[in-house]
Formats: sequence, structure tokens, C-alpha cells
Amino acid sequence: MTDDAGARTTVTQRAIEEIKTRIAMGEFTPGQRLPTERDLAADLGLSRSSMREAIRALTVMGVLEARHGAGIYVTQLQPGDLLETFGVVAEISRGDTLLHLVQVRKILEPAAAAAAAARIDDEGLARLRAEMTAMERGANAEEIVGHDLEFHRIITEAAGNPVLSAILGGLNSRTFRARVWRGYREEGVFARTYREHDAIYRALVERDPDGARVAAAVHIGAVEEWARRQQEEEE
Amino acid sequence: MTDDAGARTTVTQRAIEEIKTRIAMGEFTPGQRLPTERDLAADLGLSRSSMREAIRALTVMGVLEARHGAGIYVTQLQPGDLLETFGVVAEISRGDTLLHLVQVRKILEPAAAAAAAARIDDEGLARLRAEMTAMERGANAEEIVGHDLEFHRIITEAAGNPVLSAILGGLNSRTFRARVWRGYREEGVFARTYREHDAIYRALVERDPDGARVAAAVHIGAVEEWARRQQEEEE
DNA sequence: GACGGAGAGTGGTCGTACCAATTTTCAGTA
DNA sequence: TACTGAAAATTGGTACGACCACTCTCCGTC
Repeated sequence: MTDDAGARTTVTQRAIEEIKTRIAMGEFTPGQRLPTERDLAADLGLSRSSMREAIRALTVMGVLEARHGAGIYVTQLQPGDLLETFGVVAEISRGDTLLHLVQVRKILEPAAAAAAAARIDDEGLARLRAEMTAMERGANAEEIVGHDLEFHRIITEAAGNPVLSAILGGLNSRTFRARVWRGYREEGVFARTYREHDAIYRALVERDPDGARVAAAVHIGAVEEWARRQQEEEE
Repeated sequence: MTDDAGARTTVTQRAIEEIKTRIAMGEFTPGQRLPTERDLAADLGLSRSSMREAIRALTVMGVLEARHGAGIYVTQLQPGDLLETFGVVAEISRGDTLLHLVQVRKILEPAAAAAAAARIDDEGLARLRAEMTAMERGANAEEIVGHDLEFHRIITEAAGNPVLSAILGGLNSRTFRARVWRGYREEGVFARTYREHDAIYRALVERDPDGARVAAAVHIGAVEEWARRQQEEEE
């Protein structure tokens, strides 16, 4: 406040950057309990209120976790933590961005399916089978969405890249998924989806990366068609 | 505080969700000025301090922007806004996650290069040429890093998908890039990088999507080798 | 009409008091 | 001595009020 470093910034933003830097430099490590809010505020030279704002920001970013009465902890800093807010883009976007988002999925999901074809174990395959069955039996859209999500999540996990999982997890948020299912008004869409899931599943069973890649691309292609229609309706 | 919805949450978190919902439902629109902090707090039934924490969180998420003395605004909600914190994963990660991050780039950058081959205009090509020249003339690592980043950014922009641009923007953060360049200790690495950039550039000039895809994959493959060595050294 | 200054409004910061959840300490009992 | 339960202390969460720093609007003057 007395001294501005040329750029107009806030003490809270400075505290955010300082904590991030200390983490990046290894001074604060994954899972570590930090000093108390009060001590951090004193250490970094700002009020407790402003420090709380910084902590809230870092919490939302997945860097810190506040436990009421117990202290402030650095998260494990896993991609799942750090990309927690990634889903907001899927929740909020419409029109153009929705389409662009699906097009990114069209790049990533075939690659994930190909990697999964090489790596998925028998338990993973059994769980995929179970999700497909549960989807068939689904009583309502919400249940179907849940199993649809789980089907994709199992494949993505099997690909073995947590960054990829976190990104696809965000792109595949429940809210977004429910929008897609609600947007499917034509008859026969469930049957087609089931067939597409089955094609992916069979390629995984055969350990056929290219087959899985193509099947996933066809499947996402249908979602892309939907998103393109959404975009056109909004114009 | 008087009424908990089963799950233990905070009034601040509730306010965050409420604002997000109002945006997703179209009640608050891109670029709109929101009611004042004081009014929002009264409207949502919490204190101004807690409301400020919520606003800070939404600001860091790229959903809102606070202008000192002028009010709180909804951002344009573009992918570049909403994925602003995406870069934290690149800034903080090391070891395994660094490698996984590069592997995601290895999926996305070839796809971006292929799309760019179909779409880039003459101006884009000229700018790529200029960045390659500037990189050759770079006086120090920082300058080289800047032009390296810009080279990749031009290609990604030319692909025409803002979600993809934002993701690769985050994966390609300056901090991360500087780490890679600092990690390059062998001789000849600059020359190889230049050759790889040139191969990408030539494929773009030829409007050859597959050529661009392969050239980009080779280029990222080298970064992957570096990340793999980083991981092994840390074990 | 243009410019400058004053006042009002609004975000940013600080400090204090108190509440809500967790952890630690202490006393009592077996 | 060890264990348990209650009380005290600690720590995050919330609210409030005062004041500072910045922006915007309005009004007066040239």
C-alpha cells in the first residue's frame, strides 16, 4: 500500500503469489499443514481478512485446503486438485465455446481410448460392462448420465495420465452431460449411444488401440453434431 | 449457518455457487456490471467480508473481475478467462505430473498443428518466420523462451479453437518453458529445436496437416524425453 | 463545449468481537 | 499407570464497523 511495484496490485494478490512461489520452490510441501491464518498474515504483512481472501482463492484453485478448527493444508497438488475449477468452463459455456470444448474432447478422448486399449485390466473391463448394463436399466436421465459419466471416467483413468483425467473430468462435467442428454430429443439416441459404447468396449477387450481410437472419435462426433446444432440455434 | 443442507459448507461457498448459477442461467451476462459488494451481500444474506471472499474466488476463477472504485463485472466468460488458473498445474508440478502434462501436450499440439495447416493465413506464416528469426538472434534464455512461446502460440491460435488455445496456453506457461530451457544442458539443442520448428513451419506453408502433425509430435517428443529424465532424477 | 475540482460511491484493507469445529490438556477413575 | 471424558485452548468462519484508495459523476468556470 505504501509501495507499489509499478503495477497496481492488491496485498491479497501478492499473498497468493507468495504462497504459490513457496510451494513451487518446495518450501511448502504436498500435504503439509501451514502456519495459522493469523501467523501467515503476520508473516506476509497483511491483515487476517486479506489473508483469508488469499487463502480462499488458493482453496478454490485446489492448492490449499482449509479445515475448520484444524488448520490450513497444502493439497497433494495432484492434477485432480489443481484442475478442480476446470469444470467451470463446461458449466458456463454455450454456443461457440461449447462446440470448441467438444472439439477438444474429440482430440483427447480417442487418444485416451487408444492408451486404455493397451493398459486396461480385467477389472476395468468388468466395470465398463457393468456401467453399460446399468445404463440400459437406468430409470431416468440422471441415472443414465451418472453411468455414462462413469463409463468415460473408467476409460480415461485406464489411460494412466492424471492430467488427462483431470482435463477430461472437467470437460465431462455432470452439468454439461445432463445438458447434452436433455438436448437429445430424437428417438433412437440411446440405442446409438449404447452401440457406440459397445464398439469402444469391444476394441478395449481386443486390445486394439486404433480400433478404440476410431470408435471414440465416432462417439464424440455425435456429441459434436449436437453442439453444432446448439450453436446454430443460438445464432 | 442456521440451516445446514446436510453437507458441511460455508456461506461463502454458497455465494460462489449462487453467482455461478445465475451466470449459467443467463441472469448475469458476459461483461455485465453486478450489484455492489454491499448489495450482493445483502441480497445473498451474508456479510460483506464473506461476500468479498466469494468474489475473490470467482475473480481467480476468471468468472468475475473487480475494478477498484468502479464495480464488479462478469468477464466475457471466454475460455481464456475461465482457464486462467489452468497454468498453476504447470507452475507447480514436478516429477510424474510434469511428464503427464507433456504427454497431454503430445496429444494436443499435433492436432493443433494439423488444424493450423488448414487454416493459417499468410500473415500468420510471416509471424512464425519472424519468431524463428528472433529466436536465432536471441541474446539470452529469457528472450529465446519468449519467442519459443510465441511460435507455439501463433500456431495454436491459427487452429481456431479458443478452448484448445487456453489449455495449451496453460500447459505452455512461461515458467514451465523456462524450466525446460534451463534443463537443456546438452550442446546442439538449440539447433535441433530450430530444425524442428522449421519442419513444422514448412508443413504449414505446404498446407500439409499430416506433415504438421508429425513434425509437432517429433518436437514434443524431445520435450517428453526431457521430462522423463526429470522424473528419473527425482526418484 | 471543455476542463478541473469536489463529492459521492465503490472496491480494498484493517481490526475487533464472536461463533463453530477441532485439538489438546487435565482431572478422575479403574 | 492407562484410559476416558470434559473443559480449555486453538483455529477456521462470520459479521461488523471504520477508514483508505480509486473511479465516476456532476457542477462551476473559462
